[in-house]
Amino acid sequence: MASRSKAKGPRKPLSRERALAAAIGIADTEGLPALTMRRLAAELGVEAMSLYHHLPGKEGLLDGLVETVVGQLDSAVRHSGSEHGDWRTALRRRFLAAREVMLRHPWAPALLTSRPTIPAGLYAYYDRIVATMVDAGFSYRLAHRALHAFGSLPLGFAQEAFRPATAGGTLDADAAEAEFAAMADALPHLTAMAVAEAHDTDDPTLGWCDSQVEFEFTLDLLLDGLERARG
Amino acid sequence: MASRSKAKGPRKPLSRERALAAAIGIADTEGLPALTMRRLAAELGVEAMSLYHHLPGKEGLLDGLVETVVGQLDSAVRHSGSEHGDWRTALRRRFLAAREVMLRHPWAPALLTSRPTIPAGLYAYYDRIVATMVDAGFSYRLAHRALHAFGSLPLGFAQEAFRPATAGGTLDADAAEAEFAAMADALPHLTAMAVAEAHDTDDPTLGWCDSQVEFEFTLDLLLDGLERARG
DNA sequence: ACCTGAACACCGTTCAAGT
DNA sequence: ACCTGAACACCGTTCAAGT
Repeated sequence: MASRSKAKGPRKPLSRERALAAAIGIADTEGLPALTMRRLAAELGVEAMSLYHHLPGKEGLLDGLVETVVGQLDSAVRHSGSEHGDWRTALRRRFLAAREVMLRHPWAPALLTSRPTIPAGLYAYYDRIVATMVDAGFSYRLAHRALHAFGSLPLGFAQEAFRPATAGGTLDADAAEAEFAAMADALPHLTAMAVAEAHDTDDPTLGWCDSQVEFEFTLDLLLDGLERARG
Repeated sequence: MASRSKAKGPRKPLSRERALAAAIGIADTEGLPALTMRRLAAELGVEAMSLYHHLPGKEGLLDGLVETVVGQLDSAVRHSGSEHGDWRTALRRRFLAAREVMLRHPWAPALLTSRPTIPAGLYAYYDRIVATMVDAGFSYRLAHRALHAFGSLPLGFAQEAFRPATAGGTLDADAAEAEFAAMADALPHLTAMAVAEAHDTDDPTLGWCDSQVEFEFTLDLLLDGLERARG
Protein backbone atom coordinates (compact mmCIF):
# COMPACT_ATOMS: atom_id res chain seq x y z
CA MET A 1 0.00 0.00 0.00
CA ALA A 2 2.93 2.35 -0.60
CA SER A 3 2.15 4.18 -3.84
CA ARG A 4 -1.36 4.20 -5.29
CA SER A 5 -2.10 4.97 -8.90
CA LYS A 6 -3.24 8.50 -8.13
CA ALA A 7 0.33 9.54 -7.26
CA LYS A 8 1.83 12.36 -9.30
CA GLY A 9 5.17 12.24 -11.01
CA PRO A 10 6.55 10.05 -13.86
CA ARG A 11 4.80 6.69 -14.09
CA LYS A 12 5.68 3.37 -15.62
CA PRO A 13 4.93 3.76 -19.34
CA LEU A 14 1.55 2.59 -20.53
CA SER A 15 1.39 -0.67 -22.43
CA ARG A 16 -1.15 -3.13 -23.70
CA GLU A 17 -0.19 -5.57 -20.95
CA ARG A 18 -0.54 -3.00 -18.16
CA ALA A 19 -3.89 -1.89 -19.58
CA LEU A 20 -5.23 -5.45 -19.79
CA ALA A 21 -4.07 -6.29 -16.28
CA ALA A 22 -5.78 -3.20 -14.90
CA ALA A 23 -8.93 -3.98 -16.90
CA ILE A 24 -9.09 -7.50 -15.45
CA GLY A 25 -8.64 -6.03 -11.99
CA ILE A 26 -11.59 -3.70 -12.49
CA ALA A 27 -13.78 -6.46 -13.91
CA ASP A 28 -12.88 -8.84 -11.08
CA THR A 29 -13.65 -6.36 -8.33
CA GLU A 30 -16.41 -4.16 -9.76
CA GLY A 31 -17.91 -6.19 -12.56
CA LEU A 32 -17.85 -5.83 -16.33
CA PRO A 33 -20.24 -2.83 -16.58
CA ALA A 34 -17.80 -0.80 -14.48
CA LEU A 35 -15.12 -1.29 -17.10
CA THR A 36 -15.32 1.83 -19.24
CA MET A 37 -12.53 3.42 -21.18
CA ARG A 38 -12.59 6.47 -18.94
CA ARG A 39 -12.61 4.37 -15.78
CA LEU A 40 -9.73 2.24 -17.00
CA ALA A 41 -7.72 5.30 -17.95
CA ALA A 42 -8.29 6.82 -14.52
CA GLU A 43 -7.11 3.59 -12.90
CA LEU A 44 -3.89 3.88 -14.89
CA GLY A 45 -3.47 7.57 -14.04
CA VAL A 46 -3.89 8.60 -17.64
CA GLU A 47 -6.39 10.20 -19.98
CA ALA A 48 -8.96 8.04 -21.77
CA MET A 49 -7.59 8.85 -25.19
CA SER A 50 -4.15 7.54 -24.32
CA LEU A 51 -5.55 4.02 -24.31
CA TYR A 52 -6.07 4.18 -28.05
CA HIS A 53 -2.34 4.11 -28.60
CA HIS A 54 -2.17 0.62 -27.10
CA LEU A 55 -5.61 -0.84 -27.71
CA PRO A 56 -7.83 -0.61 -30.80
CA GLY A 57 -10.84 0.75 -28.94
CA LYS A 58 -13.27 -0.81 -26.52
CA GLU A 59 -13.92 -3.90 -28.65
CA GLY A 60 -10.19 -4.51 -28.86
CA LEU A 61 -9.99 -4.24 -25.09
CA LEU A 62 -12.67 -6.89 -24.65
CA ASP A 63 -10.93 -9.08 -27.21
CA GLY A 64 -7.79 -8.75 -25.13
CA LEU A 65 -9.66 -9.83 -22.02
CA VAL A 66 -10.98 -13.05 -23.56
CA GLU A 67 -7.58 -13.71 -25.07
CA THR A 68 -6.07 -13.45 -21.59
CA VAL A 69 -8.68 -15.73 -20.08
CA VAL A 70 -8.18 -18.34 -22.79
CA GLY A 71 -4.48 -18.19 -22.02
CA GLN A 72 -5.25 -18.89 -18.37
CA LEU A 73 -7.45 -21.81 -19.46
CA ASP A 74 -4.49 -23.33 -21.20
CA SER A 75 -2.04 -22.95 -18.36
CA ALA A 76 -4.57 -24.17 -15.81
CA VAL A 77 -4.94 -27.35 -17.83
CA ARG A 78 -1.19 -27.80 -17.94
CA HIS A 79 -1.00 -27.64 -14.15
CA SER A 80 -3.77 -30.21 -13.76
CA GLY A 81 -1.86 -32.98 -15.50
CA SER A 82 -4.84 -33.67 -17.71
CA GLU A 83 -2.73 -35.41 -20.34
CA HIS A 84 -2.40 -38.56 -18.26
CA GLY A 85 -5.03 -41.26 -17.85
CA ASP A 86 -7.96 -42.32 -20.01
CA TRP A 87 -10.03 -39.88 -22.02
CA ARG A 88 -12.72 -39.55 -19.33
CA THR A 89 -10.43 -38.50 -16.51
CA ALA A 90 -8.36 -36.38 -18.88
CA LEU A 91 -11.38 -34.36 -20.00
CA ARG A 92 -12.79 -34.31 -16.49
CA ARG A 93 -9.59 -32.83 -15.08
CA ARG A 94 -9.39 -30.38 -17.93
CA PHE A 95 -12.93 -29.05 -17.50
CA LEU A 96 -12.60 -28.84 -13.71
CA ALA A 97 -9.36 -26.91 -14.09
CA ALA A 98 -11.13 -24.56 -16.48
CA ARG A 99 -13.84 -24.07 -13.90
CA GLU A 100 -11.35 -22.68 -11.40
CA VAL A 101 -10.30 -20.06 -13.92
CA MET A 102 -13.93 -18.97 -14.26
CA LEU A 103 -14.35 -18.81 -10.49
CA ARG A 104 -11.52 -16.30 -10.42
CA HIS A 105 -13.14 -14.24 -13.19
CA PRO A 106 -16.92 -14.23 -12.69
CA TRP A 107 -17.41 -11.91 -15.65
CA ALA A 108 -15.68 -14.28 -18.09
CA PRO A 109 -18.63 -16.60 -18.94
CA ALA A 110 -20.87 -13.72 -19.96
CA LEU A 111 -18.06 -12.14 -21.98
CA LEU A 112 -17.03 -15.37 -23.68
CA THR A 113 -20.57 -16.11 -24.82
CA SER A 114 -21.31 -12.58 -26.01
CA ARG A 115 -18.21 -11.90 -28.12
CA PRO A 116 -18.90 -11.73 -31.90
CA THR A 117 -15.66 -13.49 -32.84
CA ILE A 118 -13.88 -16.48 -31.31
CA PRO A 119 -10.36 -15.89 -30.03
CA ALA A 120 -7.73 -17.78 -32.00
CA GLY A 121 -6.36 -19.61 -28.99
CA LEU A 122 -9.69 -21.27 -28.34
CA TYR A 123 -9.44 -23.28 -31.53
CA ALA A 124 -6.22 -24.85 -30.33
CA TYR A 125 -7.86 -25.59 -27.01
CA TYR A 126 -10.74 -27.43 -28.70
CA ASP A 127 -8.35 -29.19 -31.05
CA ARG A 128 -6.71 -30.85 -28.06
CA ILE A 129 -10.10 -31.90 -26.70
CA VAL A 130 -10.98 -33.55 -30.00
CA ALA A 131 -7.54 -35.18 -30.05
CA THR A 132 -8.19 -36.73 -26.65
CA MET A 133 -11.46 -38.22 -27.85
CA VAL A 134 -10.24 -39.42 -31.24
CA ASP A 135 -7.19 -41.06 -29.66
CA ALA A 136 -9.62 -42.95 -27.42
CA GLY A 137 -11.47 -44.37 -30.40
CA PHE A 138 -14.15 -41.72 -30.97
CA SER A 139 -15.26 -41.16 -34.53
CA TYR A 140 -14.99 -37.56 -35.70
CA ARG A 141 -18.77 -37.46 -35.93
CA LEU A 142 -19.23 -38.48 -32.32
CA ALA A 143 -16.44 -36.16 -31.18
CA HIS A 144 -18.19 -33.33 -32.98
CA ARG A 145 -21.50 -34.05 -31.31
CA ALA A 146 -19.75 -34.41 -27.98
CA LEU A 147 -18.39 -30.88 -28.36
CA HIS A 148 -21.92 -29.59 -28.83
CA ALA A 149 -23.23 -31.70 -25.95
CA PHE A 150 -20.52 -30.38 -23.62
CA GLY A 151 -21.71 -26.87 -24.29
CA SER A 152 -19.78 -24.49 -22.04
CA LEU A 153 -18.38 -27.20 -19.76
CA PRO A 154 -14.97 -27.19 -21.51
CA LEU A 155 -14.80 -23.49 -20.69
CA GLY A 156 -15.43 -24.26 -17.04
CA PHE A 157 -18.99 -23.09 -16.52
CA ALA A 158 -22.52 -24.34 -16.98
CA GLN A 159 -25.46 -22.43 -18.32
CA GLU A 160 -27.43 -21.17 -15.36
CA ALA A 161 -30.77 -20.46 -16.93
CA PHE A 162 -32.58 -21.00 -13.68
CA ARG A 163 -30.98 -19.77 -10.49
CA PRO A 164 -33.42 -19.37 -7.59
CA ALA A 165 -34.17 -15.83 -6.63
CA THR A 166 -32.56 -15.68 -3.18
CA ALA A 167 -35.19 -13.00 -2.59
CA GLY A 168 -32.92 -9.97 -2.50
CA GLY A 169 -32.63 -8.52 1.00
CA THR A 170 -33.18 -10.26 4.30
CA LEU A 171 -36.77 -10.79 5.29
CA ASP A 172 -37.94 -11.13 8.86
CA ALA A 173 -39.24 -14.54 9.91
CA ASP A 174 -42.94 -13.78 9.39
CA ALA A 175 -42.50 -12.34 5.93
CA ALA A 176 -40.33 -15.28 4.92
CA GLU A 177 -42.98 -17.66 6.23
CA ALA A 178 -45.74 -15.94 4.26
CA GLU A 179 -43.69 -15.84 1.08
CA PHE A 180 -42.84 -19.51 1.41
CA ALA A 181 -46.52 -20.39 1.85
CA ALA A 182 -47.47 -18.43 -1.25
CA MET A 183 -44.68 -20.10 -3.21
CA ALA A 184 -45.73 -23.55 -1.99
CA ASP A 185 -49.20 -22.84 -3.29
CA ALA A 186 -48.22 -21.57 -6.73
CA LEU A 187 -45.15 -23.75 -7.27
CA PRO A 188 -45.76 -26.99 -5.37
CA HIS A 189 -43.04 -29.07 -7.01
CA LEU A 190 -40.31 -26.46 -6.87
CA THR A 191 -40.96 -25.84 -3.18
CA ALA A 192 -41.07 -29.56 -2.46
CA MET A 193 -37.79 -29.90 -4.29
CA ALA A 194 -36.25 -27.06 -2.32
CA VAL A 195 -37.42 -28.59 0.95
CA ALA A 196 -36.14 -32.03 0.01
CA GLU A 197 -32.74 -30.65 -0.95
CA ALA A 198 -32.34 -28.37 2.07
CA HIS A 199 -31.92 -31.18 4.58
CA ASP A 200 -28.86 -29.82 6.29
CA THR A 201 -29.52 -26.09 6.22
CA ASP A 202 -32.32 -24.23 7.98
CA ASP A 203 -33.08 -21.83 5.16
CA PRO A 204 -34.75 -23.76 2.34
CA THR A 205 -34.83 -20.84 -0.09
CA LEU A 206 -31.17 -19.95 0.04
CA GLY A 207 -28.02 -21.67 -1.11
CA TRP A 208 -29.55 -24.99 -1.98
CA CYS A 209 -27.53 -25.30 -5.16
CA ASP A 210 -23.94 -26.47 -4.85
CA SER A 211 -22.64 -25.51 -8.23
CA GLN A 212 -19.56 -27.68 -7.88
CA VAL A 213 -21.71 -30.75 -7.29
CA GLU A 214 -24.08 -29.86 -10.14
CA PHE A 215 -21.19 -29.18 -12.48
CA GLU A 216 -19.67 -32.58 -11.82
CA PHE A 217 -23.04 -34.34 -12.04
CA THR A 218 -23.74 -32.86 -15.46
CA LEU A 219 -20.21 -33.59 -16.60
CA ASP A 220 -20.34 -37.24 -15.49
CA LEU A 221 -23.79 -37.70 -17.00
CA LEU A 222 -22.43 -36.59 -20.36
CA LEU A 223 -19.20 -38.54 -20.07
CA ASP A 224 -21.12 -41.72 -19.17
CA GLY A 225 -23.43 -41.27 -22.12
CA LEU A 226 -20.54 -40.68 -24.50
CA GLU A 227 -18.66 -43.66 -23.17
CA ARG A 228 -21.67 -45.78 -24.00
CA ALA A 229 -22.06 -44.20 -27.46
CA ARG A 230 -18.38 -44.68 -28.20
CA GLY A 231 -18.93 -48.43 -28.42
CA MET B 1 -48.39 -0.76 -46.77
CA ALA B 2 -51.14 1.85 -46.51
CA SER B 3 -50.23 3.90 -43.43
CA ARG B 4 -46.74 3.70 -42.00
CA SER B 5 -45.93 4.85 -38.51
CA LYS B 6 -44.48 8.11 -39.72
CA ALA B 7 -47.96 9.36 -40.72
CA LYS B 8 -49.19 12.54 -39.09
CA GLY B 9 -52.54 12.96 -37.39
CA PRO B 10 -54.07 11.34 -34.32
CA ARG B 11 -52.62 7.91 -33.65
CA LYS B 12 -53.74 4.91 -31.68
CA PRO B 13 -52.88 5.75 -28.07
CA LEU B 14 -49.59 4.47 -26.75
CA SER B 15 -49.70 1.51 -24.41
CA ARG B 16 -47.37 -0.96 -22.79
CA GLU B 17 -48.57 -3.67 -25.16
CA ARG B 18 -48.01 -1.56 -28.28
CA ALA B 19 -44.57 -0.56 -27.03
CA LEU B 20 -43.55 -4.16 -26.31
CA ALA B 21 -44.81 -5.38 -29.67
CA ALA B 22 -42.84 -2.68 -31.47
CA ALA B 23 -39.76 -3.45 -29.37
CA ILE B 24 -39.92 -7.13 -30.30
CA GLY B 25 -40.27 -6.14 -33.94
CA ILE B 26 -37.12 -4.02 -33.77
CA ALA B 27 -35.16 -6.75 -31.94
CA ASP B 28 -36.29 -9.41 -34.42
CA THR B 29 -35.34 -7.44 -37.51
CA GLU B 30 -32.38 -5.31 -36.37
CA GLY B 31 -31.03 -7.02 -33.30
CA LEU B 32 -31.03 -6.15 -29.64
CA PRO B 33 -28.38 -3.38 -29.80
CA ALA B 34 -30.65 -1.45 -32.17
CA LEU B 35 -33.35 -1.33 -29.53
CA THR B 36 -32.84 2.04 -27.86
CA MET B 37 -35.48 4.13 -26.17
CA ARG B 38 -35.17 6.81 -28.82
CA ARG B 39 -35.35 4.29 -31.66
CA LEU B 40 -38.41 2.61 -30.16
CA ALA B 41 -40.13 5.95 -29.66
CA ALA B 42 -39.47 6.91 -33.27
CA GLU B 43 -40.95 3.60 -34.41
CA LEU B 44 -44.10 4.47 -32.48
CA GLY B 45 -44.21 8.01 -33.84
CA VAL B 46 -43.67 9.51 -30.44
CA GLU B 47 -41.00 11.21 -28.34
CA ALA B 48 -38.61 9.07 -26.26
CA MET B 49 -39.87 10.49 -22.99
CA SER B 50 -43.41 9.38 -23.67
CA LEU B 51 -42.34 5.78 -23.18
CA TYR B 52 -41.76 6.42 -19.50
CA HIS B 53 -45.50 6.79 -18.95
CA HIS B 54 -45.99 3.14 -19.93
CA LEU B 55 -42.69 1.47 -19.12
CA PRO B 56 -40.42 1.94 -16.11
CA GLY B 57 -37.32 2.74 -18.13
CA LYS B 58 -35.06 0.63 -20.29
CA GLU B 59 -34.67 -2.15 -17.74
CA GLY B 60 -38.44 -2.39 -17.45
CA LEU B 61 -38.65 -2.65 -21.22
CA LEU B 62 -36.21 -5.56 -21.26
CA ASP B 63 -38.13 -7.20 -18.42
CA GLY B 64 -41.25 -6.90 -20.55
CA LEU B 65 -39.49 -8.56 -23.46
CA VAL B 66 -38.45 -11.64 -21.48
CA GLU B 67 -41.90 -11.78 -19.91
CA THR B 68 -43.40 -11.87 -23.40
CA VAL B 69 -41.00 -14.57 -24.57
CA VAL B 70 -41.71 -16.71 -21.51
CA GLY B 71 -45.40 -16.36 -22.32
CA GLN B 72 -44.72 -17.62 -25.84
CA LEU B 73 -42.78 -20.53 -24.33
CA ASP B 74 -45.85 -21.52 -22.41
CA SER B 75 -48.29 -21.33 -25.30
CA ALA B 76 -45.88 -23.12 -27.64
CA VAL B 77 -45.79 -26.00 -25.19
CA ARG B 78 -49.59 -26.09 -25.03
CA HIS B 79 -49.79 -26.42 -28.81
CA SER B 80 -47.26 -29.25 -28.84
CA GLY B 81 -49.42 -31.60 -26.76
CA SER B 82 -46.50 -32.26 -24.45
CA GLU B 83 -48.73 -33.41 -21.62
CA HIS B 84 -49.34 -36.79 -23.25
CA GLY B 85 -46.96 -39.72 -23.28
CA ASP B 86 -44.13 -40.72 -20.97
CA TRP B 87 -41.83 -38.23 -19.30
CA ARG B 88 -39.15 -38.52 -21.98
CA THR B 89 -41.36 -37.69 -24.93
CA ALA B 90 -43.20 -35.06 -22.89
CA LEU B 91 -39.99 -33.20 -22.05
CA ARG B 92 -38.61 -33.74 -25.52
CA ARG B 93 -41.68 -32.20 -27.15
CA ARG B 94 -41.63 -29.36 -24.66
CA PHE B 95 -38.00 -28.45 -25.26
CA LEU B 96 -38.33 -28.73 -29.03
CA ALA B 97 -41.39 -26.47 -28.94
CA ALA B 98 -39.38 -23.99 -26.89
CA ARG B 99 -36.67 -24.12 -29.51
CA GLU B 100 -39.03 -22.86 -32.17
CA VAL B 101 -39.82 -19.83 -30.06
CA MET B 102 -36.11 -19.05 -29.84
CA LEU B 103 -35.70 -19.45 -33.59
CA ARG B 104 -38.30 -16.73 -34.03
CA HIS B 105 -36.48 -14.44 -31.57
CA PRO B 106 -32.73 -14.87 -32.05
CA TRP B 107 -32.01 -12.20 -29.44
CA ALA B 108 -33.91 -14.04 -26.70
CA PRO B 109 -31.19 -16.47 -25.53
CA ALA B 110 -28.69 -13.69 -24.88
CA LEU B 111 -31.33 -11.60 -23.13
CA LEU B 112 -32.63 -14.47 -20.99
CA THR B 113 -29.16 -15.35 -19.74
CA SER B 114 -28.11 -11.77 -19.05
CA ARG B 115 -31.11 -10.51 -17.08
CA PRO B 116 -30.39 -9.89 -13.37
CA THR B 117 -33.77 -11.19 -12.21
CA ILE B 118 -35.81 -14.20 -13.29
CA PRO B 119 -39.28 -13.49 -14.69
CA ALA B 120 -42.05 -14.85 -12.46
CA GLY B 121 -43.61 -16.96 -15.20
CA LEU B 122 -40.44 -18.97 -15.60
CA TYR B 123 -40.85 -20.49 -12.15
CA ALA B 124 -44.22 -21.92 -13.15
CA TYR B 125 -42.66 -23.26 -16.33
CA TYR B 126 -39.97 -25.09 -14.38
CA ASP B 127 -42.48 -26.29 -11.82
CA ARG B 128 -44.27 -28.19 -14.57
CA ILE B 129 -41.00 -29.72 -15.75
CA VAL B 130 -40.25 -30.98 -12.25
CA ALA B 131 -43.84 -32.26 -12.00
CA THR B 132 -43.36 -34.31 -15.14
CA MET B 133 -40.25 -35.92 -13.74
CA VAL B 134 -41.54 -36.52 -10.21
CA ASP B 135 -44.73 -38.07 -11.58
CA ALA B 136 -42.50 -40.46 -13.51
CA GLY B 137 -40.76 -41.62 -10.35
CA PHE B 138 -37.85 -39.19 -10.14
CA SER B 139 -36.66 -38.24 -6.67
CA TYR B 140 -36.59 -34.51 -6.03
CA ARG B 141 -32.83 -34.72 -5.80
CA LEU B 142 -32.48 -36.28 -9.23
CA ALA B 143 -35.05 -33.89 -10.70
CA HIS B 144 -33.03 -31.00 -9.30
CA ARG B 145 -29.82 -32.26 -10.83
CA ALA B 146 -31.62 -32.90 -14.09
CA LEU B 147 -32.64 -29.24 -14.21
CA HIS B 148 -29.01 -28.24 -13.90
CA ALA B 149 -27.92 -30.82 -16.45
CA PHE B 150 -30.51 -29.59 -18.94
CA GLY B 151 -28.99 -26.15 -18.78
CA SER B 152 -30.73 -23.95 -21.33
CA LEU B 153 -32.37 -26.80 -23.23
CA PRO B 154 -35.78 -26.23 -21.52
CA LEU B 155 -35.59 -22.68 -22.85
CA GLY B 156 -35.06 -23.98 -26.34
CA PHE B 157 -31.43 -23.24 -27.00
CA ALA B 158 -28.01 -24.73 -26.36
CA GLN B 159 -24.89 -22.95 -25.30
CA GLU B 160 -22.82 -22.28 -28.38
CA ALA B 161 -19.42 -21.68 -26.90
CA PHE B 162 -17.72 -22.84 -30.05
CA ARG B 163 -19.20 -21.91 -33.37
CA PRO B 164 -16.79 -22.14 -36.31
CA ALA B 165 -15.71 -18.86 -37.73
CA THR B 166 -17.38 -19.01 -41.17
CA ALA B 167 -14.46 -16.73 -42.12
CA GLY B 168 -16.44 -13.53 -42.62
CA GLY B 169 -16.60 -12.55 -46.28
CA THR B 170 -16.23 -14.75 -49.32
CA LEU B 171 -12.70 -15.75 -50.18
CA ASP B 172 -11.57 -16.69 -53.63
CA ALA B 173 -10.59 -20.31 -54.20
CA ASP B 174 -6.83 -19.82 -53.78
CA ALA B 175 -7.15 -17.88 -50.53
CA ALA B 176 -9.56 -20.45 -49.14
CA GLU B 177 -7.15 -23.20 -50.10
CA ALA B 178 -4.24 -21.48 -48.37
CA GLU B 179 -6.26 -20.78 -45.26
CA PHE B 180 -7.41 -24.35 -45.09
CA ALA B 181 -3.85 -25.62 -45.37
CA ALA B 182 -2.72 -23.34 -42.56
CA MET B 183 -5.61 -24.47 -40.42
CA ALA B 184 -4.91 -28.14 -41.13
CA ASP B 185 -1.37 -27.57 -39.92
CA ALA B 186 -2.24 -25.77 -36.70
CA LEU B 187 -5.47 -27.57 -35.89
CA PRO B 188 -5.17 -31.07 -37.33
CA HIS B 189 -8.05 -32.65 -35.44
CA LEU B 190 -10.55 -29.84 -35.95
CA THR B 191 -9.87 -29.81 -39.69
CA ALA B 192 -10.09 -33.58 -39.90
CA MET B 193 -13.39 -33.36 -38.05
CA ALA B 194 -14.68 -30.69 -40.42
CA VAL B 195 -13.67 -32.77 -43.44
CA ALA B 196 -15.26 -35.92 -42.05
CA GLU B 197 -18.50 -34.12 -41.31
CA ALA B 198 -18.71 -32.25 -44.60
CA HIS B 199 -19.42 -35.32 -46.70
CA ASP B 200 -22.38 -33.90 -48.60
CA THR B 201 -21.35 -30.27 -49.04
CA ASP B 202 -18.42 -28.95 -51.04
CA ASP B 203 -17.40 -26.27 -48.57
CA PRO B 204 -15.90 -27.97 -45.52
CA THR B 205 -15.50 -24.77 -43.53
CA LEU B 206 -19.06 -23.54 -43.77
CA GLY B 207 -22.37 -24.75 -42.43
CA TRP B 208 -21.16 -28.07 -41.12
CA CYS B 209 -23.19 -27.77 -37.93
CA ASP B 210 -26.86 -28.66 -38.10
CA SER B 211 -28.07 -27.12 -34.88
CA GLN B 212 -31.34 -29.05 -34.94
CA VAL B 213 -29.46 -32.33 -35.08
CA GLU B 214 -27.02 -31.27 -32.38
CA PHE B 215 -29.81 -30.01 -30.16
CA GLU B 216 -31.63 -33.32 -30.35
CA PHE B 217 -28.45 -35.34 -29.88
CA THR B 218 -27.59 -33.47 -26.69
CA LEU B 219 -31.16 -33.72 -25.48
CA ASP B 220 -31.37 -37.46 -26.06
CA LEU B 221 -27.98 -38.03 -24.50
CA LEU B 222 -29.20 -36.35 -21.31
CA LEU B 223 -32.61 -38.02 -21.36
CA ASP B 224 -30.99 -41.44 -21.80
CA GLY B 225 -28.63 -40.80 -18.93
CA LEU B 226 -31.43 -39.63 -16.66
CA GLU B 227 -33.59 -42.58 -17.60
CA ARG B 228 -30.77 -44.83 -16.44
CA ALA B 229 -30.21 -42.85 -13.25
CA ARG B 230 -33.92 -42.89 -12.46
CA GLY B 231 -33.72 -46.62 -11.79
C1' DA C 1 6.28 8.18 -30.24
C1' DC C 2 3.18 8.99 -26.88
C1' DC C 3 -0.14 11.75 -24.46
C1' DT C 4 -3.76 15.45 -24.11
C1' DG C 5 -7.99 18.82 -24.29
C1' DA C 6 -11.94 19.91 -26.61
C1' DA C 7 -15.53 18.38 -29.19
C1' DC C 8 -18.92 15.07 -31.50
C1' DA C 9 -22.50 11.71 -31.74
C1' DC C 10 -24.69 8.83 -29.25
C1' DC C 11 -26.97 6.71 -24.75
C1' DG C 12 -30.75 6.62 -20.62
C1' DT C 13 -33.04 9.70 -17.81
C1' DT C 14 -34.89 14.03 -14.96
C1' DC C 15 -37.67 17.87 -14.87
C1' DA C 16 -40.56 21.66 -15.65
C1' DA C 17 -43.75 22.83 -18.85
C1' DG C 18 -47.42 22.21 -22.03
C1' DT C 19 -52.39 20.26 -23.45
C1' DA D 1 -53.67 11.88 -17.91
C1' DC D 2 -50.57 11.91 -21.35
C1' DC D 3 -47.02 13.95 -24.15
C1' DT D 4 -43.06 17.23 -25.01
C1' DG D 5 -38.55 20.15 -25.33
C1' DA D 6 -34.49 21.19 -23.16
C1' DA D 7 -31.05 19.71 -20.37
C1' DC D 8 -27.94 16.49 -17.60
C1' DA D 9 -24.68 12.86 -16.87
C1' DC D 10 -22.80 9.48 -18.92
C1' DC D 11 -20.77 6.52 -23.05
C1' DG D 12 -17.03 5.53 -27.08
C1' DT D 13 -14.46 7.93 -30.29
C1' DT D 14 -12.23 11.65 -33.68
C1' DC D 15 -9.10 15.16 -34.31
C1' DA D 16 -5.87 18.72 -34.04
C1' DA D 17 -2.53 20.01 -31.01
C1' DG D 18 1.06 19.52 -27.74
C1' DT D 19 5.86 17.34 -26.01
